[in-house]
Amino acid sequence: MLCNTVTTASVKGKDTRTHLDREQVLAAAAKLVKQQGPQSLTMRKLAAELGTAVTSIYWHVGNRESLLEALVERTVADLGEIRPRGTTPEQRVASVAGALRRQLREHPHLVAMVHERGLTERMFLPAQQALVREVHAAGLHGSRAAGVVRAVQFHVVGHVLVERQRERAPAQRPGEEELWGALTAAGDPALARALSVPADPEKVFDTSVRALVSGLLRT
Amino acid sequence: MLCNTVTTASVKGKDTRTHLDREQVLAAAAKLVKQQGPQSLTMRKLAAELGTAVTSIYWHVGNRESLLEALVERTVADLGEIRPRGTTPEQRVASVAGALRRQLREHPHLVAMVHERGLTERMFLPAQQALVREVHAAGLHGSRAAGVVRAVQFHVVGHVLVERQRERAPAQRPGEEELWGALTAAGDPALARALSVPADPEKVFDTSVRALVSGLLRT
DNA sequence: ACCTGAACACCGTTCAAGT
DNA sequence: ACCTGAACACCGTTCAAGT
Repeated sequence: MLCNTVTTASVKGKDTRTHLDREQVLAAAAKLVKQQGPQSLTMRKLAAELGTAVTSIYWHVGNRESLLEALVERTVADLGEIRPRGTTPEQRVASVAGALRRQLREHPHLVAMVHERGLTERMFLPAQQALVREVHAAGLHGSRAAGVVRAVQFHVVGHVLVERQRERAPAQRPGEEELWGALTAAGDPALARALSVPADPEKVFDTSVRALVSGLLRT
Repeated sequence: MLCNTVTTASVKGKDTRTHLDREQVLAAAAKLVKQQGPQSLTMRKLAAELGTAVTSIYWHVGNRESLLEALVERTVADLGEIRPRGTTPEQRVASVAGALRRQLREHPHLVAMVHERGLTERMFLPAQQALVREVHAAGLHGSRAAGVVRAVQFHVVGHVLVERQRERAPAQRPGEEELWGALTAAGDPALARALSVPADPEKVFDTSVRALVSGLLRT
């Protein structure tokens, strides 16, 4: 399958016309995927970017799918640690949620790619372990603690997926303004005003995580 | 763009070789998309299914994108109402969340398709209105009420997205069992056991919605 | 008004042939 | 060991030509 020959050409030469390198292929692919998502990665575009024939790429990475797989595995391995902050258990659990969200947002397409390739559990293990420590500190154990860990994980991942969709989505029609005219607001103009402006994901995340965690940790 | 000529050929004839119909195209496309998702819909497969030339489809629906758009708009328009159940505000809000989840789960690819085409606000309006009523009944108003509505909506949509990913994902490697051996469990074997078995999305949804709503509605 | 096949510009992938 | 172009089976889409 994969020849893992790491040659000595560590300098990613453009001028120095050295041999094509598995490393170079991965780097160029990572650049394309990080910006535009995996479906924007075509072997032909990648070859053009690298200045080689399309088929050379196949020699180094096998095929498109194993290229993406290598990319995903490397990214997951390079994810930083998660350090809880704050004093109360609520604060510390919420800070783990926030850190996880930030991690995922740095790699907008990673969650889906990881899932499709079956690496989800490995990816979330560090966050889960951090959560377990804090939930233990809050006095919860056993299956109840497990339930809390999973609820937080689902919530964060779900929120990030929604956020990402919002960012990629075009302008909504009809916009929220038209939909939430005074008519639909049931005599609450302040609410109508609030709902007629696009949601601020940051705020939604804060309020929902705070509410979720306090609801979960209450005995 | 779109000729909305609804002919009299309402019988979806296979034996009766009547003219091809915009309606037939939409129906066949809906079938393919509902099962396998939009990326499985190719014009050539669709033509084969309908027994016509590929290019005939273009006459009726313009192109692939407007076909998908028509599909999405129809599905959104056909979504049922949302009726809250229960007595306490917490129960009623949670029941709206549950109903919304059920709606979305019936159309596994709808959320993403709706988003890509800018119909999100319209799609969620009924659920939002139901939520507003219940949140009002719980004594919350103005921007705080709006925050609650949005937190619930984000949470449900996010959960459904995560659920859908889990279903489509292959077997995870390494599995949860290996990861959550006694080693990583920090002296809590019951928790390790709970986390080493795949998550039950139904349960996660229940506990997280309950916690979220109670956290949100507390004054 | 509706259908058709040929043609074009894209894909991923294989393979025999080069050095 | 590494690179190459030709070829294959797929895409969506356009268009001139049919009835």
